Amino acid sequence: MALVFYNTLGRKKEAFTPITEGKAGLYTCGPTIYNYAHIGNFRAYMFEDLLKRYLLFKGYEVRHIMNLTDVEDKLIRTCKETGKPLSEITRYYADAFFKDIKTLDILPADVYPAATEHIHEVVEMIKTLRDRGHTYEEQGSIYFRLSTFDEYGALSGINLDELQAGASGRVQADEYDAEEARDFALWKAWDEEDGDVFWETELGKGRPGWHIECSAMSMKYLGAHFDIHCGGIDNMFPHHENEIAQSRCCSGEPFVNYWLHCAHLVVEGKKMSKSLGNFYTLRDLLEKGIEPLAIRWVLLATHYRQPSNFAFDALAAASQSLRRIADFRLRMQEIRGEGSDLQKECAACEADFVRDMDDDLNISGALGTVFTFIREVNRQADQDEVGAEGAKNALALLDKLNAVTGLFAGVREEAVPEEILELVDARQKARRAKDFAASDAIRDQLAAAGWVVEDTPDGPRVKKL
RNA sequence: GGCGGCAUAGCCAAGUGGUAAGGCAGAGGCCUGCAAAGCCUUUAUUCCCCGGUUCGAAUCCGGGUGCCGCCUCCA
Repeated sequence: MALVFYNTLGRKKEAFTPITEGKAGLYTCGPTIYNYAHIGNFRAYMFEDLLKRYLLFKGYEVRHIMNLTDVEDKLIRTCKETGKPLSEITRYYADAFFKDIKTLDILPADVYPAATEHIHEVVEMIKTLRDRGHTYEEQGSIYFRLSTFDEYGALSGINLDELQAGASGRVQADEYDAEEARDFALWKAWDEEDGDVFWETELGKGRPGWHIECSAMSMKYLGAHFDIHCGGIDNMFPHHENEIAQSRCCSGEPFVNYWLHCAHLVVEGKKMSKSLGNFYTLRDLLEKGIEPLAIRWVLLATHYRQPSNFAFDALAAASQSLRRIADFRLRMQEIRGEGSDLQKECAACEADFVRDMDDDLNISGALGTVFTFIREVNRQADQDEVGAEGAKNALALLDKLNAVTGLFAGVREEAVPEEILELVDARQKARRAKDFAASDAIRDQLAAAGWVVEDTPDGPRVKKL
């Protein structure tokens, strides 16, 4: 059984073979910290989290680098608009980003290099590219000359001759100083718009272009040649294509072996946009009372190359699914005595889970195997066939697979308040006295207080609603 | 204009040539004092539409339709 990834470079599934046995170098394009990240951004980070967790599950030693873009046009605009220094804005939104990924239980990267802390590396890289004849200078800015790199377009499949400059409408082609609109900036000369955002370097007064930071920082932390590079599909062109050009021309070595891109997310079937009112940051959703784990579920549960529909119905369904898993865990914790050890069922579930995940991280299939397992074990438990050992094994399996999904931990057991326990006792007394009107009234009272009582053969079980 | 992706039940979503996973919601049943939880049954003769290839197609090919993405700094 081999782990297989769909490599954008080549557009086909390939067995994952790391450069160094047992290790995986992973670079994921991080946020531009000029605003709160939105759920579309988090879909990408969630996919990368799943990838990383699965690599760890498979026993790889993962070195994960995620950059923080902390100098860039939008940031400079924000500085101007707010009158605040760049560092104040980026520090604020970097903090918000770290808080958000913690809320979503996304494992932190090993290093979060920021562009502004790697100006030296960027400058050195540009100098190398210049020495090797890949650049030209125009009005103080330095551009990469694409015509010096034959392989350009291999990742995205784009044919440069057919590109329509400025077709996206975002930028006027004639605003570019580059000789050809397709050439991109490595170093941008300072102009008045930049205010006090600049660095005095051997290349002159200015700031780095966007693409170069990823090349410079991935090289510093992972080496010139590493295993996996991820990002959203929109980064494929031009960002990743440009990274390849810079890195290959600078080092002369291969760059990245596996390129993985995740598809976009739509909200309620529509493109997320502020004008449609369906643009959500994580905190927007939390304010609506949606639990973080349900958000994690919805962001994770669709295969990463599939467009994902972020729907409120799906969030509700995810909450129910989480509750089902939590109830199952609770039930397993209560099982005592002799019975099946569930060895066979656990082994089958894990094998199926791994089979699906090995196939380019088929998380939907993998989740399905876990539910199939839960149903089977519940069925056996209904027959009183599961022993304490089996229950323990089932919980251990969920814990093991939870390392991959982060969805199976169950709810934290909350201490039940004294007054709730007293009500439960009173209800039991009423039930024993067959005073069901009274016991049902107490049950309603408990429900109003946010607690559910379930009668089991071993007595009442109280759960937070 | 160029390039790419997607379309599977009420909703979310697997499945890429062998006869439609799973979750949520709904219906019926078992259990229960009644519930809840759980289990069982049920819910797509069919996978956007029209052709074609094949013994066999949701899967491959051709043509439509719809949605989405990229085309110089958006995950």
